[in-house]
Amino acid sequence: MKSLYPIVAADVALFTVHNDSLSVLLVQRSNEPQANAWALPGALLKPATDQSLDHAARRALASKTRVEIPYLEQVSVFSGPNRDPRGYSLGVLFYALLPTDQAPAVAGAKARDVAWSAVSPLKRPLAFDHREMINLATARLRQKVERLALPLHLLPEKFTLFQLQRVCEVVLEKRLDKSSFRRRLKSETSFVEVADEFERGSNRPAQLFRAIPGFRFDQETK
Amino acid sequence: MKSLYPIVAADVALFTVHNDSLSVLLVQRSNEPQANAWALPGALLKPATDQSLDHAARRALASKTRVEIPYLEQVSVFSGPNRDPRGYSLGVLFYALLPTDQAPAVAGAKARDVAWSAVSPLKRPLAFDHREMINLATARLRQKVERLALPLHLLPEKFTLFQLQRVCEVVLEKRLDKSSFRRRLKSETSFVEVADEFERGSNRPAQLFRAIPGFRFDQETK
DNA sequence: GTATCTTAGTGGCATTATGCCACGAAGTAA
DNA sequence: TTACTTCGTGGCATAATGCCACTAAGATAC
Repeated sequence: MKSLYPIVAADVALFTVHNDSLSVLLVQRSNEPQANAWALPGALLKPATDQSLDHAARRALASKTRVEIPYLEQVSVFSGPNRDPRGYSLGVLFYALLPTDQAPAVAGAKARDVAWSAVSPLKRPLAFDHREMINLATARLRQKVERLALPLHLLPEKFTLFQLQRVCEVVLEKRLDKSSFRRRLKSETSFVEVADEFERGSNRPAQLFRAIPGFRFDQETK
Repeated sequence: MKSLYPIVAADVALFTVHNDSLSVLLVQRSNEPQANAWALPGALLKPATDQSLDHAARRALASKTRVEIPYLEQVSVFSGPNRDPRGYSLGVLFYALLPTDQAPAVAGAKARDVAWSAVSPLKRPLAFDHREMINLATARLRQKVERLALPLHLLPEKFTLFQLQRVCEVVLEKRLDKSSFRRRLKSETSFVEVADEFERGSNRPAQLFRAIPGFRFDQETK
């Protein structure tokens, strides 16, 4: 006998850029259904304590990662009677972004049940409809990157323009022109600023930049 | 004592263009809570019969309109313990588009509890967080229109290029250049085609066009 | 130290897209 | 026929973009 009430869960596609490829965090399920299968981190909504679905999404991440809560945005809801064998279910999909330099801390050699997996091609088989979820989240991410500045959330606090460009290229899976890219950045006022520091170590030192504090990409601005 | 399970509803912002302004369909609530207040048409999810949330959204529209099911797309989920006095609730927001020529059939003089209301400015006070919902749905709609072709869903099967331009202008609330607009359309292959018919009645007859069959905007293409 | 290599950063130029405006085309109304 | 309205197209100035070359500044090899 199935419940009259749907199961409600928040599932999160946490992205980062890892070895020049866009990667998503997967966890290996320890409980039924689909024990041992890989899936997106998720959490059931607890009305008693979750202020909103965002909170459930952050809980899902907090239990698997120990890092600062990253950029988080809702993508879509998946629903239906057959997504989950436990009954009618709603899966609210979020995507989140983690700076590259924090990626190793999340899924290292220690935890066997958490792993970064490249998005294209996505090799691992996945539980439920999570493959579809990842595809949708990736598409949404690409859109945003195409249009703007969001990849700042995938970079450390200070970064070079080349790193920024690289991340854009990796996400969009196409090469960008250095000159054009920088022109666009310069015309976009209030977005990045110079950090009065240089990245040394390779050949010519590269100017470091940072996101202008207070700049928000959360809103669907346009 | 509130339920441990959240209430799940689908709410729909049905848009059309009416007297050269973007309008949304509102219904006057007949039941508590907020009886008599105006709100978006909505329906509680019925797991027993709704294949998915889309179905609930279509039900919500079907009960208020008698027209062909229009374009429908999910926008976002609103959640929290205080949105609805009945308890913790999820409101899954959709937006839908109705061709201009069908607008009068939906909300005419007959039904007193259904009305088209201009979006900006939105004068009527609204129940729950529905004003916020409408703002978000409008923003999303504008984005799509800005980027492309979606307004075809707001037009009759056959239409003139000027009608198409008008609808874009109304949605975006800014004037477009006739020449530039047509150039863009021409460069966008596989999108509209001539209909071998003319709109007569005013002065010079205008060429009628139609959407190329099979063209879908549903997907987040880019 | 000098030559060479690598990566950072800038500037020029051709191509393309866009905004702006005017003009011809094809009807209606007196 | 004349005036007027709307449709449709073309020209041009400006802005955005792709492409490529060149200089700047450090690392490395000898």
